[in-house]
Amino acid sequence: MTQQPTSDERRPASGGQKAAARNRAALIAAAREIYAEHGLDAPLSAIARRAGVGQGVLYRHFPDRSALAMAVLEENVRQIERAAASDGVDLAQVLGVLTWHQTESTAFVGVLHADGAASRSGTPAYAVELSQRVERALRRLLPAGHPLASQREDLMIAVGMVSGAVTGPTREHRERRARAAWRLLGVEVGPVRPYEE
Amino acid sequence: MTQQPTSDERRPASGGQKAAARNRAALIAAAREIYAEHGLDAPLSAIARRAGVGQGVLYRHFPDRSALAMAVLEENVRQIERAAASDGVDLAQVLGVLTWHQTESTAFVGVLHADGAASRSGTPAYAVELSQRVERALRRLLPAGHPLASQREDLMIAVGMVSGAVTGPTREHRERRARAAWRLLGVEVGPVRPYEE
Amino acid sequence: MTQQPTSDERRPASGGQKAAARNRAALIAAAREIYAEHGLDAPLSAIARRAGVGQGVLYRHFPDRSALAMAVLEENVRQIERAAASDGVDLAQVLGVLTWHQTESTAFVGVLHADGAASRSGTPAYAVELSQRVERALRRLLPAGHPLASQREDLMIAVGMVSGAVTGPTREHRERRARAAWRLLGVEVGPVRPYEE
Amino acid sequence: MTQQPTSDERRPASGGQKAAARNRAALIAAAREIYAEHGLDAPLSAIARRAGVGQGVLYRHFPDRSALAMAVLEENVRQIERAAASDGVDLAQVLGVLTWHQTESTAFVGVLHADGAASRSGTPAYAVELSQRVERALRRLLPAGHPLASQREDLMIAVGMVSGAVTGPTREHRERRARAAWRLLGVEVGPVRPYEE
DNA sequence: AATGAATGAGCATTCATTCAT
DNA sequence: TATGAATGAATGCTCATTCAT
Repeated sequence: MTQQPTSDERRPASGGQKAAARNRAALIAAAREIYAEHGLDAPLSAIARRAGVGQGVLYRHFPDRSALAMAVLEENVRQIERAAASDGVDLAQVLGVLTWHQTESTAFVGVLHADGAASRSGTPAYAVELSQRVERALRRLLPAGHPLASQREDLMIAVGMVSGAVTGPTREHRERRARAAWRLLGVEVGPVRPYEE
Repeated sequence: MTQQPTSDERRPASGGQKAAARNRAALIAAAREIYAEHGLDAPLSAIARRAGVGQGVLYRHFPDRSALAMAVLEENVRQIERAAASDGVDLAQVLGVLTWHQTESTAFVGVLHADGAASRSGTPAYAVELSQRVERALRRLLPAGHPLASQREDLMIAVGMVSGAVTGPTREHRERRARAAWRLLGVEVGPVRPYEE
Repeated sequence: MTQQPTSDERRPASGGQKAAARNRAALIAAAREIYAEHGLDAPLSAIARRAGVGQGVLYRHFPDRSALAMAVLEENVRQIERAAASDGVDLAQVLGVLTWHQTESTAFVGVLHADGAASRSGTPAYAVELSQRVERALRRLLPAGHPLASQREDLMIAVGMVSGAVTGPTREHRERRARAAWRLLGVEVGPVRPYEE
Repeated sequence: MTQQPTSDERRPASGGQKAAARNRAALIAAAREIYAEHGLDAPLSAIARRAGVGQGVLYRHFPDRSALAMAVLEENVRQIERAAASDGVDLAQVLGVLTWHQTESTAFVGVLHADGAASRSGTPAYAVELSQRVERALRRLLPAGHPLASQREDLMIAVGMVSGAVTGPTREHRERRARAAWRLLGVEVGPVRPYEE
C-alpha cells in the first residue's frame, strides 16, 4: 500500500549543510551543461545524474522545472543587470555582455525569444519575467537618438533578432553571427565578454 | 457448416491508391494544424487522430518523425521557390511570401534558424536542406547593391533574425513584429501573403 | 528530447479487437483480486501485471484510477439493481444479494461507507454515485412499516453499519458477522448469494 | 591556533530529557491533526514538520509507522478505559465516550473495524490489541439483560457497526449518524463527549 | 492497404528511511 | 541529541513504434 524499500543494501546519506549548498551549485552547473546539450526540455533525471545526486535532491532544491531553469538563467540576467548598473557604462558595452550570454548559453537565447507579452501561451512565466528584466536593464541606457529608440518595441525585437541569428556549433561561430546581426542592425556593440568587476 | 460470409459488417475498406494519396494529404494537413497548436513535439497519435486515420497509416507514409515534418515544411518551401521563380518578381515580393510562412507556421520558423552549416549537432538534416533551398531561391534575386548583398552570410542571417523576431500569440501579432524586423534591417518587403498563381 | 526506445528487441504487439475485449475483462478481474488483497489504493502496475498486460493497456481502457474502480464495482451494483428489479422480489431478498457482495468484495464495502453526501472531501465521486444507485434500488422496496422506514437516512446508515461489521479473514466469517449485524438491527435478510436469473 | 569555540552560533540545543518528552508529545499531537486531515497514510514528513521537529526525531521516538499510530490511538483507548473504570459508571456513559472518539478521530474508527481476530491479514497487530482493550473495558459493564449480551460477538460487532455509520464531513454530522446507529440497535448511549475526571 | 490495440521504455514525482553534521 | 539533506525505490502516466486482424 505504502511504499517500502525492499533492498537490504545500506543506503548512503546526507552530508550536512555545506554539502547541500554544494549540491545546489552542482545542480545548476549540471543543468547549464545539459541545457546546452539538449535544450530546456532535457530530462531532469539527466541533470541529477550529471550533478551526481539523487532525483530527490533536485526536487528539494527546485520544486519544479521552472525553478531550476530560473536559477540557471537568473545568473545570466544578473550579470547583464550588473553590467548595466556600473558606472559610466554605455549601451554598446552592455549589449556586448548580453551578446556574450547569447553565444554562451543556448537556453538563454530561448528566454529572449519571449517578448514581454508571452508569445505563445506555452511560454513559461519565468521566461517572460527574465526577458522583462533584461529589457529594463537595457532601456535605461538607450539614448534618444539611438536606432532602436524610435519605437517602443524595437529594442527587444532587435534582441530577439540577434537571438535568431545566434546559431552554429561553437561559441566562436555564434559570436561571429551575432556580430554580423548587430552590424546589419546598424547598432554598435562593445566587446563580447562576461561582466566582471 | 460452410457458412457464407454475410459481410454485414462494414469492412474498413482499403480504398485503393486514391485513398492512399488522400490519406497522405490528410496527414500533412493534420500535422500542420497540430504543429501550430502544440509545436513540433506534438504526439504523433494526435496527428493520426486529427487526420482520421490509424497510426499505422502514418508510419506507412512517413517512416519517422522527420519525414512528416519534412513533408509539412516542404510545402512552405515549395511555395517560396515557386514565388521566386515567377516572372518579373523581385526580392521584396518573395520576402513577403517568406514572411507569410514565418508568421503562419511556427514550425517553419525553426527550420530557418538552421543555417546551412547545421548549427547544433542536434539540428535535423532536413532542416538544413530546406534552409538551403530557401537560400538558393532568394539569392538569385538579390541585386548587387542590396543591403544584404555585401557579405555572403548576411542573407540567411537576416532571415534568421526575422525568425527570431516572430513571436506572439496571433498571426497578426507576429506579422507586425516581422515587419518591424525588416524595417530595422532596412530591407524592403512586399505584401505578406501566400504565393498563389 | 523526445523519447525513443533504445532497445533492439522485437516488441510483441496487439491481438486485434477480440483480444482487446479479453484484456479489458482480464484487467477487471485482476483489479478485483488485487483490490481484495491490497485495497483500492493498490498500485495500478500490480493490476496490469496480474492481468498479464502492459501498463499502457490499462490506461487505454481506463483513463484514470476511478474508471477502473468504477468498472469493477459497477458489476456489483448492477447485480443489486437487477435483483431489485425482478418480479415479486422483496427487500429481504435484495438485502441478501447486497450482503453477498459485501462479504465477497472488500472494495465494495468501502463504497457503501460513502453516504450520498460524500463523507470526507476525499471520497471519490464514483463512490458517491454507486452508493446512491444502491440506495435507489433498495428504497423502492422499503415497505411503510419497515424498521428502516421511519427516518430518511436510516436505510443507508444501516447498510453502512453492516459494512462496518463485515470483517474477517474468509467470506464465511464475514457472512456470519453480516448476518449478526442484520439480526441486531432487527432486519430480515434473505439468502446471502449473488443474483442470478 | 588553539581557538576557543566562541559559540556565537545557536546550536540546535539538544535540550535534555525534558525536551525529548515535549517532542514526543508534539509528535503525537501533530500526528493526530494530520491523520484527521489526510488519513493514516499521510506522509511522515508532514507530521514531523507540523510538530516542528526534524525527521530523525520522529524515528527516534517511533521506529515505524505503526508505533506512531499506536501511540496516537493509545490515548483514545486509554480514555475509554479510564471512563470504564470510574465509579458508578454504566455502559451507556462509556459508549458515549467511545462514540465521541469515533466521531473525533477518523483513524480510531479504523481500529474498531478490526475485530479481535484480525480481519484481513493486512490488519496491523496494534489495531487488534487496541480493539481488544476496548472490548475488555466495555464487557465488564455489560449487564445480563442488555441487547448486546446474548451472544459473545455482538458487543464488538455493534461497535464495528457504529464505526461503519460514522461518515460525514464534520464531527457534528458524524455524531448525528452515530446516534442514529445506536438508536437502530436499540442501545442507549450517554452524552457523547471525551472523558474528563 | 488500413485499423487501432498492445508493448514497454522513459520521464516526473513522492516519500520512507538513513546518517553526516 | 536534533536537524534536515540525501538517497533511491516505487508509482503514475505518456507516447513512439510494432503488428495481428
